[in-house]
Parts: sequence; C-alpha cells; structure tokens
Amino acid sequence: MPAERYEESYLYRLRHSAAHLMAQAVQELFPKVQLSIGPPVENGFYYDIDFPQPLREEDLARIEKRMKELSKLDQRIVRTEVSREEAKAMILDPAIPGNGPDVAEFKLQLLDAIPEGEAISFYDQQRTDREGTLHRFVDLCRGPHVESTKEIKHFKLMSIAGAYWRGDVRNKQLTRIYGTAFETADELENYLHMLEEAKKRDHRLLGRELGLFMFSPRVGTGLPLWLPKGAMLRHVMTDFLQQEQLKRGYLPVVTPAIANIKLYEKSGHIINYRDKMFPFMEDEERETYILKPMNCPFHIEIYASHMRSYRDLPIRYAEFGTVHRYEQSGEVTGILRARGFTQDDAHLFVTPDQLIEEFVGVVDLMQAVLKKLGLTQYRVRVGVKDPHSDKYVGDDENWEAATAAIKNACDKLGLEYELSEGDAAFYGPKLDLIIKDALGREWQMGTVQVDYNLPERFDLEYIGEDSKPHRPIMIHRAPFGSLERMIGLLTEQYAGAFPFWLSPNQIAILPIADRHIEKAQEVAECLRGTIYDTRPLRVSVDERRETLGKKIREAQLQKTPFMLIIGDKDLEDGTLGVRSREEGDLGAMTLSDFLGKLPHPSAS
RNA sequence: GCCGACAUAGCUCAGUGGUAGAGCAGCUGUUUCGUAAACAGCAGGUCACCGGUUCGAAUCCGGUUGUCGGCUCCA
Repeated sequence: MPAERYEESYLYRLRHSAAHLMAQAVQELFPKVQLSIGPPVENGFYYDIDFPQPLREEDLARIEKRMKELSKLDQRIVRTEVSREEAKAMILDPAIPGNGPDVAEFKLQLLDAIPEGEAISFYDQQRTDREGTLHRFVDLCRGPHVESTKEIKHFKLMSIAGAYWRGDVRNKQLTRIYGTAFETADELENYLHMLEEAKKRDHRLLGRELGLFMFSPRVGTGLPLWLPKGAMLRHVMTDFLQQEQLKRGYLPVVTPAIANIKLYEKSGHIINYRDKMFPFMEDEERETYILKPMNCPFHIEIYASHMRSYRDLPIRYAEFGTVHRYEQSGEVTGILRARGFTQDDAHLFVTPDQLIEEFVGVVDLMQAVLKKLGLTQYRVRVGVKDPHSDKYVGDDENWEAATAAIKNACDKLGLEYELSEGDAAFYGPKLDLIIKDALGREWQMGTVQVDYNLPERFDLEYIGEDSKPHRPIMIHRAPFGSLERMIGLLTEQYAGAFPFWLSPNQIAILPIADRHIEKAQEVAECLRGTIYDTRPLRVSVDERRETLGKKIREAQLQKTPFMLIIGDKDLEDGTLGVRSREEGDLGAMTLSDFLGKLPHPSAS
C-alpha cells in the first residue's frame, strides 16, 4: 500500500483545524485582529494575523488556554459553500463572528484570488449553549477540516514571527503564530523530545565543543574563525575535492579578495547584487574597490587574457575562492549562513556542442562527492527565471537555451528534479542540491549554473574550426556549495562523529603513565608516516597526567574514531589496547593488526 | 532589514531592589593509574554595553550591540 500523502491525512486536517481553533481563540482575546491565512505545515501549523498591538510571547499561554476551553466545547465544524457574492457579504457582515468590514482586508483579497469556477467555502465552528444561543466562528477557507473541535486535544503553540502578507517584503508584516498538533499526547511529547535532541546536533554547539570554529564579536557577525580541528576538516575536504577535480581536467587558479569596481560593473553585479555586497573602498587615487561576493569575473578575466581556440575548450578553472556577502543580520546562522565563506568554485568555458556533456560531467562529480561524504538525503531543484521579475541580465533567447540545456542534461542523467520559478541566479538558470539541517531547515548546497550572459557582457570569444570568432558558454559550479555550509551540515548529519577518513583527529594515543609516553610518541610518529586515503594519518598523543578513564572519556566526547592505549602490558607484549568510538574496547593487538582494522578508504 | 525572545565566570545554569553563587573546565600540589570524570587547594565576573529611576540596580525603565526562532533573501 502506498504511503498516504501528508496533505490527504487526518493529521493534516487536524492541524488545519488547530489553526482555526487558534484563530478563534485569538479573535476572542483580541477582537480587533484581522485574520489572513492559517495553513498546516510540515511539523504543525501557523496562522498569519494582523494585531493592532504587538503580540508578546507570554500571550501564547493565554491563547493556548482558551484553545483548550474551546476545544472541550465540542464545536461542530461545518462547511458551507457559497457564491462569490454571498462570500463577500459574509466576510463583510459584522454579525458573523470572525467577520465584518473592520477585519476583512485580507479575506477579501483571498476571495479575489480564488479562480472563477472554484468552490468558495466557509468553515463554521458552532455550538449551542445551555440557553440555546448559537455561538459561531466563521472563516473563509478551502478546508478540509476535522468534524469537531474536541478532536483537537494535543497541541502546543511554539513561537511568534513576523511574516509579510503574501511573502512580499513590500507588503504589511503580519504576526505569525506557529503551533503544532498531534493525534496523541505521546506523539506530541515525542516531537518535542525530538526537537531537544536535534538541538544537541546543532553545528554551532558541536563546532564549539569539538573545537572546529568560533565567532568573536570583535571580528564581526558571520565571520568565522577556524580552529585547528576545523581547519583540518577544511583541508581534508578541499584536498579530496581538488584530487577529484584534477582527475577530471580542472585547472587550479587563484584570484584576489578585492577588485576594482569596474570589473563588477561590467559583470552586472553592481546593479544586480549591490545590496548583498560589503561597502565599497576608495583609494587615494579615487579608484573604488569592492570585496568580492563571487569569483566568476576573475576567472573570466583569465579566460579573456588571450585568444582561445575551440581546441582549448573546455577550459575548467577551479578555485577555493573566499567571498564575502553582506547577509542581512537576521539571516546569519553559524557557518550555514556566514558573511565570509569559501566556495569550491569553478567556471567551465565550453562550446555549445560541449555544454550538455560538461553539465552531465559536473553533476556526475557532484554525485560522487555526495556519495563520499555520505549524504544521501537531498532534493534537486532547477531554478529558472521568474517571468514577472526584472532582476535578471541577458535576453530571453539565452535564458531559454540555458534552461533547455539543464533540463536536457537532467533527462540524460535520469535525474528527478522540481522546477522552481524565481530561483535562478541573476545571470542564468541553475540546478541546486538542497539538504536539510538537524532542525529540518533546508539549505542550498551544491549548484551548477548555465550562463550565456556573462560571456556576452565580457565579449568572450574563441576561434572555431571555421576560423571565425564564437561565443563560449560558461558553467558555474560548486559541488559543496561552500566549505562552511557543507561542514556545518556534515557536523549535524554525523552529530560530530565524522567518518574516519574525514575526522580531524583520527587516532588518539593514550599512554597510561609517564613511562609510556615515549612509546606513544613512537607509535604516533609511525602512524603519521602512514598514508591513508592519500593523506598522512592524523594522530594526537594525550600526555597529561590524568587517569586513563578521563583520557578515554574526553577522546570519546571529542568523537575520536580510534583510541590506542599504551601501558606496561603493551610495552612487554609489543601490542596496543585498541578502542573504537563506536564499538568500545577491541582488545590488545599489534600496530599492523590495528592498521588492518581501519575502514577501507573507498567505503566511507 | 523586519517580528518575537534571550544576554550572570571559558561552558551549563541558580540568583525578583540590600555585600555576586554552584557544577564542569582552568591553575597549583599530591596521585603514575588498563577502557566514559583521582584527591586537595587556588584563582576566575564593569552581571553584554550606554543612559535613566532609586538612599541603593544583575534585578525596574529606555537605547545600543550580540545571539536565538521565524519572515524576506541565499552558498
């Protein structure tokens, strides 16, 4: 039996009804509010409401209390279908609880947005009290809902947020109340417990505990400082990807952090990207410089430095390029969204004939990278132009060609993807890999972008077989997306227990007493001289005068994959006490036996 | 940037108008130890910052900064 779709489930209706119950409670407690929309979402529901005064978080308890009371009243939830005219009259009728001309602003707009021919329905939460008076709460809504408010028992209001009407910053900001609801008390309990557990996997917490990176207010918001273990992680990841790229014919380049603004005027960034750039710099000769938000114009300059032949193409310039973007203060999130970050960037300059093959090659590389990193849960989004926006450069023909190329390549790969209007880069459409963090938030990771426009803006050429100049096409791509985001995500994915090949410290050697230190150092040296997965093994020696138990505990909390214990017995027998992070004590064995126990590099 | 919340020692937190506390981490000494925390002592804070109310502010009020959840945006 196929799994029931969430949108068709009872839980979905229950949450939708919980949103309505909340709206009813809010309306009673704050009579002047205007309701807008209140849908179920992945883990609960929300309702966007316009409050005359600001709502404080402590008000949630009152609302929740009233919801409990309303729920117990066993109000029947009744659907009525009406004509457009009747609907308008109802929304404007102050005699109907929840409606009236003072609170109709958003509901009228919603009514207008309902396409001709589609059913228009209201849901009415009604009850008759002991005196026989009918109480109602009536809300324009597509539904469906549960049958009675008494079914809504296990819920919790979670948080308050501002949310723009219809998701547009130019519109009024409404107050969004998030809540969740479940069929049973246990499920609600489990969900809240799960949230607590997820917080322990937060990369910001683990980043500090594991000594990967830090932030300092003296340095600035969103500007991470990489500590030795985090820097080691970066090194391993870049080294791994660099090798993959060299195998595939990429050429390394290195470019500066700043450039004359003229370069970025030509690329279109100044017009299209300025609000995300750090403030400009001016030198004594009145030249203006910018801190680069992207690497592409530099790579383009390298391409354009001399005449290219079709025989030279494809050219693949790769750089771990550190860029800075002035992200809005409210958006910065640890290293998942920083203001300074390093892209595993490359720009491919290709002929039209090579486009699909090169695109496929990039996606193949991305899939290989994800496999090695152990990331299997991701979705593929093809971001195309929003036809109603003017934030793009280039003519429609180029956009269509680029979009067609991406779709074509996906079909060739048998890759499933979703189309998303408005998610293109300003210079071209793109394919993105999207992965969830510990708290279920989605992040754009790897990206491949097809670009006809920057080659045109920079008048790039190559001489074809016909000895005439032709325009190359560019592919922008970053399999990780950025080192920061990828490391943040991997940290959460593995709860800090990185696979052996990636772990910043792979082996902790723990001498039991001072007299075992010499041997420990000897073993460390030997291991550091051993190449594993193309790199020397990463080994630490804990020389502190602490008990073995404590050294083990700390190595374990640091999620070190292996511990090697050296005591008197080992000196006598020429062995090591081996302990694994996952399996605990593995007993005494020789160094070469231990090396045989290491996971095979290709099986990560 | 906007809406809401939070900010006390390196970390986790207690402290509701009257002399700043605990555990862990740190330092010193003792202990030389076999698979998740040895023992003792010591030190550590402009209670984020600035201003106000008050005889007196960590505590009440205003502002700023930083952080967290969300919106918009994004690798």
